Amino acid sequence: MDCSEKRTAIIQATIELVSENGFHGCPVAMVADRAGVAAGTIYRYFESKDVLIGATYTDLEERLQRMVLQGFPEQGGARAKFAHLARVLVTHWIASPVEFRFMEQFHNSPYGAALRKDKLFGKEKDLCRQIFEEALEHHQVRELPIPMLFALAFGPLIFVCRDHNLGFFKLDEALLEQVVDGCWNAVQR
Amino acid sequence: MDCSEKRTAIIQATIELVSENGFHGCPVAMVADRAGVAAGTIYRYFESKDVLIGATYTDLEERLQRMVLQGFPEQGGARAKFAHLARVLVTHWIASPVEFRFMEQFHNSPYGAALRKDKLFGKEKDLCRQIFEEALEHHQVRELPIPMLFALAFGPLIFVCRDHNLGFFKLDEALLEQVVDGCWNAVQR
DNA sequence: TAATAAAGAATGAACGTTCATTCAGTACGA
DNA sequence: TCGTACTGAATGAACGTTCATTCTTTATTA
Repeated sequence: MDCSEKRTAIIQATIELVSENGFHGCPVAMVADRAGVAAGTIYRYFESKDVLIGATYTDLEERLQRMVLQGFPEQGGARAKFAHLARVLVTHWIASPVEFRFMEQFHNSPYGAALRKDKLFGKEKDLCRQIFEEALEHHQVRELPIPMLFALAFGPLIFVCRDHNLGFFKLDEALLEQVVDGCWNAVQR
Repeated sequence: MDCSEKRTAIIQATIELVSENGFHGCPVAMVADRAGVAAGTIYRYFESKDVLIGATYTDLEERLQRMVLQGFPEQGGARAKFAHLARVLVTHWIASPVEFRFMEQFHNSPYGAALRKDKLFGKEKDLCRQIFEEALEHHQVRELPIPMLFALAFGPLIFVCRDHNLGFFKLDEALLEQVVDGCWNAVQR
């Protein structure tokens, strides 16, 4: 087995266990077990459990980034860009409830706030932020602080994914379009 | 010291510690310390740590319930009811970031899902649910599953409170009205 | 090519720590 | 003196992490 195969297995096990039982319900020993390696082996790939968790998140985020950029409407308006982003996110999170739950847990942990702050105010221009800055310039959305536009536009998406994954309703194409539409109505000028 | 005074102190300490450090960062010993009682005493009031956490949540929810009912526009339309609810919730969560963080942590734990399911589908008619059922009847909102209306209308509120409490922006009267307005636009027919 | 040595990866038992919970003992009012 | 409320040290289970050892692969020599 290749080196990176083991790394991948460990990360996958982490995603699954965290999503099933939360951070507290995924002891290193259990991760090792599910990944098919010994406990000690994990420390050959990751300095500590914290580092493992962080690396797992980064892995997922990069995958998402790549998916979003595929077919991204560079030439379209802010609304088209938001709709694309929303569709990709929701579709993926519904296809991979396990990844969704991991990311949710992560965002709701001490790591989460720091990361969000960076996304909102950091130097590197985040894709989501660009969309709303463009929309603000063209007076397409209410004049509100960027984080507030985020809340109005993305807040519901997270909830919708969660409730779908919990089986509270079944999200289909039509419903998704309604949600995206509703989200945009919330920020629209 | 009265019996219930001790109980109150324990619950208050739990709220503070969970909100500061999350569930994992509030050992019983620390709760006891902050509440000014011995560790063992906690077990005279609560069967286990889990029960303590649950009771703390119930306490907070009851307080909220009471605040919401005060000045509730029984006679008003769905929109007025939603606006009242939203204002009370946001105002309170901004005044008590500690309580807000506790509830957030709670909802994002194993307890959370069960509780939400009960609110959405349980026998006892939840206040939020009533509002949307009324609005659906009068064709004031899009024809979507109730949980989806929840997501669109309440999702952003949570995010706004969180970001305000993190200092990402300062929510004032005017901004709050904009948010409430935006949320309603999202569900509006 | 076969035999041997060296390097690197992987193992899992063991360690020290932390935590929820218990319980023998204390304080105090009736 | 009995009963109740409280205390905090003791307990044992669970956890993250370490490390002496074993296994696997690669390099070297004859």
